[in-house]
Amino acid sequence: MYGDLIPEEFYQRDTVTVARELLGKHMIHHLPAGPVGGVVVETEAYLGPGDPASHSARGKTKRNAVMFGPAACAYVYKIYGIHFCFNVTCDSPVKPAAILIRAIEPKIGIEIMTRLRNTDRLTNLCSGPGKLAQAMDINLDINGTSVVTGPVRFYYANQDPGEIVVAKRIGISQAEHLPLRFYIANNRFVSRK
DNA sequence: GACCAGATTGTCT
DNA sequence: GACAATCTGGTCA
Repeated sequence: MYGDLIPEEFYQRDTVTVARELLGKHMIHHLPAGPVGGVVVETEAYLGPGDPASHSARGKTKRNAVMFGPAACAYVYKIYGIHFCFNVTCDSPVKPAAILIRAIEPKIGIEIMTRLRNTDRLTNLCSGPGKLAQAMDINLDINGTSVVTGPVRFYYANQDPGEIVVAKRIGISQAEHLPLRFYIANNRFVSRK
């Protein structure tokens, strides 16, 4: 169903490049009950200093410490007290940058994910950062783990992701005009057009 | 120790 | 389209 594990070097490149190339790859969370995951169809890049929307823009703190660590690590945080957002660090140790995984196309362990999300509608399963985290059972335990050797990993796909669209980021109040959001054109699992 | 803001989602109108 | 839900970490005293 999916290809080889993506090596650490993949994440050590420019943030925008990694965010763009992550599209079409497989994201898998290896749960005790079985693997869950699917194809990445939407990402957003969060740069370091110079990008006011990024958590790392105002220096290192306990919460964003993962972003200042090595590349290829999971950065998870809770938002609005309700939802989790899953990011992958990259470009490190040069810059404290990360990529937000906003949506995936469900492929693997769909029964498990529908149970966690309490819905049967595939298009509503992982079409947003909070939904994706809930469907894949992602929480603060994942924070700081490697996406190469940890429970959540990324794999090469055997198929062409198709046309990629560049757009403005969603749900932020600063620097919202920057074209740092990427998604696969005409894919119904993308959170929003 | 108090106060505040937030990379969202589901529900109601 | 508007709004509430609900908690973690940052900031300031």
